[in-house]
This record gives sequence, structure tokens and C-alpha cells, in this order.
Amino acid sequence: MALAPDVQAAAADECAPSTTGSECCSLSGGPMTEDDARRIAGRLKALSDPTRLRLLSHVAAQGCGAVCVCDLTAVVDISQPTVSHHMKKLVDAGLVTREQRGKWAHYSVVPEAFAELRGFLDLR
Amino acid sequence: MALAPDVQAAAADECAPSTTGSECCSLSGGPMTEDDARRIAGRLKALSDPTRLRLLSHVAAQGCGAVCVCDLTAVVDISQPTVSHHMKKLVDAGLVTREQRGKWAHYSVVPEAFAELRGFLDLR
DNA sequence: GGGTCACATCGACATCGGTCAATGTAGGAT
DNA sequence: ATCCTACATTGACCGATGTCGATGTGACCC
Repeated sequence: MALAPDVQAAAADECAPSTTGSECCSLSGGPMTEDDARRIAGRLKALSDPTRLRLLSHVAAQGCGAVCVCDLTAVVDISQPTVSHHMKKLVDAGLVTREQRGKWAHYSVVPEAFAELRGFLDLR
Repeated sequence: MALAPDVQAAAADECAPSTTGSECCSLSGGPMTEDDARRIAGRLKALSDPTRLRLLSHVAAQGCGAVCVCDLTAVVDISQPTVSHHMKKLVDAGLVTREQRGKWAHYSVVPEAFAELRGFLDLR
């Protein structure tokens, strides 16, 4: 196999050593394991849909309050089953929690999940 | 249409007012426009694949150096065309840049893109 | 020139994912 | 008990996506 090109020479012009000292698994904390990649990718995949982002923004904007599906269907212009489908994805990804209160389902965000993602996206 | 349930009553037990004072478009900065949602979702979608995360972690771990495809194919166990396909997605999303140097393609991360995403995921 | 190397593109395949209408379910009201 | 309301689940459709082998392309070397 051919030798790799001159990466070191390219890196020679000013470079913070990247330290590799990240706590859990950051992007720049060296190569990721397949399991870590799957975990993080799963959460990011739950966030990678415009409709879900809009739904989530409404839940998040409520602060620590809770939002029911009837509110959400009114905001984004999609059918109620689709809203339920999206909210289930967000719950399964651990990004929001669902709490049944009477006959309404109340959703609220899980700040820790977003903190983890922000930590992961931190290039050190 | 039925009245919305008692969201305010639920929010009554301790709540930071969420301030809505975020700069560009944060998750908690009120409802997102469809365009904003599409933009952010596009970048997140580029990140929502385990293989791409592993590739990206190798590029990012290089610090400000650059990585060629031959290095990447050796690390993740997939074919060269697939690696090229994934790297193109990352480039199109603005997360990494591609620089042709001789016959090698050198990739490096775009820190600003990740900073934007981190800002977006910040629940204020 | 020919040959090789590093990489991109193409075409094909299988799977995944977003969307909807129809239906199921459980709580509340009468 | 009966109806209505709020939501979840099902089944189907179809476009998007990850993967590969085969092929194209441009740079370098002899």
C-alpha cells in the first residue's frame, strides 16, 4: 500500500495539538468506537428532520412547561398521526419526555441530552 | 376546537422565563421558520450516520491537519466509493472542506459550522 | 506515450424514513 | 351506558439513503 501523503507537513503550519483529553467521547477525542458512533448518530438522526426541529422548538420554547399534541398540530401543518410519530422518535431518542396527564400527553425537553450533544460537537 | 390544557398551571412550579433572547435561531428561541429548520436539519442529517461520525472523528482528531481518503478507508471498513460518498455529504453540508493537493484529496473540519450547531442546541 | 495511483462518479440494489387515511384505545362528560 | 375527545397504532405508499462493483478522470512516474 502506498504511503500516506504528507499530513505532518501540512499540519506543521501552526497547530494546537488537539490534546485528546476529552472526557467521554468528543469528535476530536480520537477515533470513535462503532457503538459510540451509533449512539450519537441515533440522537442526531432524531434531530435531522425539519418537522421534528419545528416541533421541538415549540416544546423547548415553552421553557419548563409542557406541550400537548393538539398545540403542535396547530403549529406545524401536518396530520395528527404524523405528529405522534415524530414525537415518539424524539422520546425514543431521549430528547424529550412524555407524561400522560388526564387524556392529554405533555411533552418537555431533556436538557441533559442536549448538553451531551453540545459536548460531543465541541472541537477541542 | 377544544381549549388547550393547563400549560400555564404546569409551568407554574418554578420556571426560568426562557427569555427568548437568543441571537440567531436557537431551539428555545421561539418557533422556527421552515427555512431555518431545513438549514439546520440538513447539517444535522449529515451528522446522523455512524459511518460519517467515525470518518469525521478521524478528520477532527487530526487537529488542523488534513486527511486523505486512503487513510479513512483503512480505518472504517467500507469501500472507497462509499467513503467518497460520505465525505461529499460532509463537504456539501459545510462541515468539512476539501482541498486537492497533487493527486490526494485533503479534508479538514470547519469549526464555525460546529460552533453554530452547538449554539443552536443551547437551551436557554 | 503507457502505466499506475488516488479518488470521483455512475448504476443498481435493498433498506430506511416521512407522510397520510383508517382504525384502535383510553379518559372524561353527559 | 353512550358519546366525544385526545392521542397512539397500523398499513400502505414513495422518495431518500447507505452500500457496493464497475467505470471514469486527473495527476504523477517511467
